[in-house]
Parts: sequence; structure tokens; C-alpha cells
Amino acid sequence: MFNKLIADIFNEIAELLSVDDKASKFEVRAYQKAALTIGTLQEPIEDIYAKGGKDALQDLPGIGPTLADRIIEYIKTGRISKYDELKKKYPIDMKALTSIEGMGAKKAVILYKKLGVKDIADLKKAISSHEISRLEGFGERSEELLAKGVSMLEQSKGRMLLGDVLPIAERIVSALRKSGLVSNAVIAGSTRRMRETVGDIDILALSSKQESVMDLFTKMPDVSTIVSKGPTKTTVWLKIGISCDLRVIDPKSFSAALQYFTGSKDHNIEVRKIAIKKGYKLNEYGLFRGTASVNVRSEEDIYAKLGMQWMPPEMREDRGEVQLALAHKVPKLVELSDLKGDLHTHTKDTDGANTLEEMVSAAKAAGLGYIAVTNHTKSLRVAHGMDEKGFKEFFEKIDRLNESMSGFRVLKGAEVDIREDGSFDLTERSLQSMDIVIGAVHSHFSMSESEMTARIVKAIDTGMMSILAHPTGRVIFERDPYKVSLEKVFEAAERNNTVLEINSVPNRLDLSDTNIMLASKYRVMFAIDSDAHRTSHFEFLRYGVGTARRGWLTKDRVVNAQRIDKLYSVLKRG
DNA sequence: GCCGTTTTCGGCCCGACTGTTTTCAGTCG
Repeated sequence: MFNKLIADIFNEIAELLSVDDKASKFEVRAYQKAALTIGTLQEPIEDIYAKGGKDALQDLPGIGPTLADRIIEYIKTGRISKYDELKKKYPIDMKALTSIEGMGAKKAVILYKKLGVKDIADLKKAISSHEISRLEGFGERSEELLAKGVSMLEQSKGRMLLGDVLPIAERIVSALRKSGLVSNAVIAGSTRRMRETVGDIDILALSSKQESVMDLFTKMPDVSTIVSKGPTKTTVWLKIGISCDLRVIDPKSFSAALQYFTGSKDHNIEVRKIAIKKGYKLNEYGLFRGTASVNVRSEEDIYAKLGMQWMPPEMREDRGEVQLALAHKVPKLVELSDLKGDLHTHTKDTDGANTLEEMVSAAKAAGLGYIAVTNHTKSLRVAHGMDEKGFKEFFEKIDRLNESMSGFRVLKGAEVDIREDGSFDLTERSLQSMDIVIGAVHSHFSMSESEMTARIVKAIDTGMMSILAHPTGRVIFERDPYKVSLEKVFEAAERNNTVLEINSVPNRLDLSDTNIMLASKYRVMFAIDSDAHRTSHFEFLRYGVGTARRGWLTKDRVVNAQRIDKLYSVLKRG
């Protein structure tokens, strides 16, 4: 799979071109746009080329004859000569250097030409010897800021999980609201779009007391240092290791600002192109016709004036949602309140932290009407997996509990290990006794693609599996997805009426948004599951729902958005 | 370098902030 490699090279070419006199800024933008296209493709680009040749590459958005040739050159030779030439001219670790706040490609090249700075180690030396402040166009302040940028980069963990960031962002917003200094405060940016990882937090507030709001913000307990502080924009570094911007917005501009700061950048570019076509100008201050401001009271108003339907923030990634909104075909996405149950939970009887009864009352408190308890099976020794006898006894306990309750139901299930050879580690008879069988890969992650595909497809083709858990096995920041042909897995799921899981654990979110989009093309259903191992984990469901929404999923495709009486027919096996 | 319900040529999103400058370039979102 060359997608990421090629996308990285195109991005670096863009940066190098941006300092080259011969290239226009539009050529730079062309490489960036192509990099984005290639980086977010689901299919390996070499497969696209193998199937459809150069024409198929040129059918991709932002890729024309020249860039198609560059891609082909990479597929055939592993090199791109244009990149090699640029790299010879500028032998700089551009990616690392430009990841420093305040350092772009141009400054990096100046530092290289004047001081021979090629990487961050060189930069640190140049800073400590105060060579930078003596350069034309730089001063002491620039040197200070670069020093700060380097130390922030070293502290930074880069992007963070949405699940770690969202609760903090909500805490800050809630503190602002409670202060009485703001009439409104909201989260914008990638956090509002529910991206699985977040690079920084954007918060907007409505207030006439700019200074007091900024004072309050910079003194919050979550703040570690102040990066910059002004009346309209203040940036701080939070203790969790991420930066947070607070902007105080004029009431007139609030909806435009919210639209603008929610992004994504590429979505906004598309929306503004439409604004121009319709004779408007759109920026963070409002919608304008000439110099006259058009009255807009909400994001809905803005999109409507442009002939578009409003769309949920989760869709705003320039993946075709703009065209959909123009055609007034934006789907009604699944919502957290649509979830009636949770089909993947654990108890203390294996590796969970709470008892069956505790999990049930937590699920009720979360507004659910049913859960499936799906403990691990015996192969997973680390999780104290249960055997046939263990499940039989446990299910009797569930029966007794169900009899004692009304208005809530516990389904009997297991998260069954799919062994190396594609078989299950429980007898068929035991599996038959369950309402739900979740199949999961927990071992031998490094098989070849064909072996792993065969393993999972075989397990699905037994017809015994209700749900395929975390279908790619990835753990964000920890483990790459195992190699598997998702197309073949989805085909098998379609054949066998097997539901695909959207696992809501913040570092899994598996299937991911783009994989959900890919899977949606098949006639398959999805289950948004918490995989709760303790009572507090039902909180995770909102991340799964956010991911489902980013994959444009509607509630009719989600099995646990169905009432329990309908659920049985959907989950019918064999 | 890409792209087309105004175009196969002439466009390509937009504005703030910052530092180093006397009018602007670079960076960011």
C-alpha cells in the first residue's frame, strides 16, 4: 500500500515548491490537494492503477496527467524524480522543521541557506548560539518564539484521542458558561467534527467582557502555560499536552465564526467557492454581498443562502457532502439518542470490572433498554475467558435476572475468539445457546493479508457469527490494523447477514469513519457497541456514534437502534 | 498543476496576527 508514502512525498514536494521561485502557489496547492486525495483513499493506489491504468488515476479528484505520471513513476520505481531533484536542492527535514509552531517552509529554507540548518538538532544549536537573531528578517523575538516552538513540540504528544480531549474541552466550555461572563460558549474545530484524533482545541465564546473572559480562561486549572493572549484570541497550552484557542466573537459574526472555525479547511474552501459563484463572499465575520453584510442568524441560514442544506459537523470533510447539500440530499444521521441497546459488554466474570447487576443499572442510567453481555472465551487466558460450562452457568444467572426485571433485557452472548485457522474456541452447541455471537481476532495479528482474510471469512461463513467485532484490529497510536481484504470481509458479511461492529472504545473506533463509508456500499448492518469493561464505559457510545456519523450512517443501518423485538430478526443467524 | 451548468484558458478561499518592517512577508487556521 503506497498511499501514505506517496501522499507524504506530495506534501513535501508542495512545501519545497513553495520556496522555489519557479513554482506558483497554485501548483503547491495542487500537490497538497492530491496528497489529501491519495492519503484518504481506501483502496491501494497501486491497485487502482493496475485495474484502470493512468485514466483511473486521473479520475481521482485533483489528479491530472502530470501527477498521475508521478504516481506511476513511484509505483514502478519507488522514486519520484521531481522529489529527488528538489531534495538535492534543499536537503532539509522539512516535515520535522515545519511541525514547529511558527516555522514554515520559507523560514526553514532561509535558515538552511544562511546557517546550514537541516533538522531540529541543527535548529536547537542555532538557537542556543543566538545566530538566528542576527539574521536579516529575524530578530530576538523570532528566536525566542522558535525556542518556545521547539520545546512545545518536544512536550507535545502530537494529536490526541478525541476521548481524552472532548471531556476537557467540555469542562472548559462549562466553566466559561458558569462564569456569567459569556452569553454562549461552544466547541468548534475537529473536536466538534468528532475526528478520532484532535490536534488542538478550538472554543468560541460570545461576550462583551473580552478581557475578563481571557483572564478567566488563562487561569483555569487545566492550563499549564499561556502561548499568546489578546482580546479576540488567546492560545494556551493545556496540562494534558495539547493547545487550546479561545476566541471571543462579536454576536453579529457568531454563526459565520462557528461555521468557519468548525472546518474542515477543505470543506470551507468548497463552500466558499460556491459563495463566490452565487455572488457572495463568506468569511469568519459573516456572509457578504459586495460590502453589505447579509443577515444570518445560524449556520442553517448561511448554508441556505448558498442554496445548500445544513449538514452535521461530522460530515464536513470535503468527501462529497457539499454536492449532497446542494442537491438537498443530506441524510439524517444516526444519533446517540437513537441507540436502544448495546450489544458488546463485559462483566467481572472475565476481564470486566463490574458485576452483571452493576452493568445493567449503568446501562439503564445511560438510557438503554437492553444489553448483550459478551464475555471472553477460553482462548483468551489473559482475560480469564470462560468455557462452555462457565457460559452455561452464567446464562442461568442472566435468565434469573431477566425474570426479576421488567422494561430491560439482558441478551446472552460471548465475544468468541476466532482462532488462527478461522475456527471458534467454543462448541457449536454452546454457540447455538446464545442470543449473540461476537467473533473477534485477538491473536496472530501479523498473518499475511490472504491468510488473515481467509481466517475471518471462514469464521463468518460458518453462519454462526452475529457480529464481527473491531474488524481491523487497530488501536490508535498503538497498533496498526492487521492486513486484511476488507472488501472480501464485507462480501462475506453480506452473504451471512453478519453485522459489522463500530467499536466505540476511543482508541479503537473500529470500523473507522472511512471504512464505514466503504462498508456502506454492501448490504450490511452495523452495531455501535461500547465494548464496556466497566460501568463508566457506556460513555464511549458517543464516540462510536460520532464515528458512525462521520461515515454518514443513518439509524436504519444500525441494529442497536432497533427495538428489541425487531432485533431478533435482524440478528438471525445461519 | 488542476479544472470547467459562465471557461480547454484563466482562474484558483480568505483574513488575522506577528515580527520586522516603514508597507510587507510568512504563518496559521
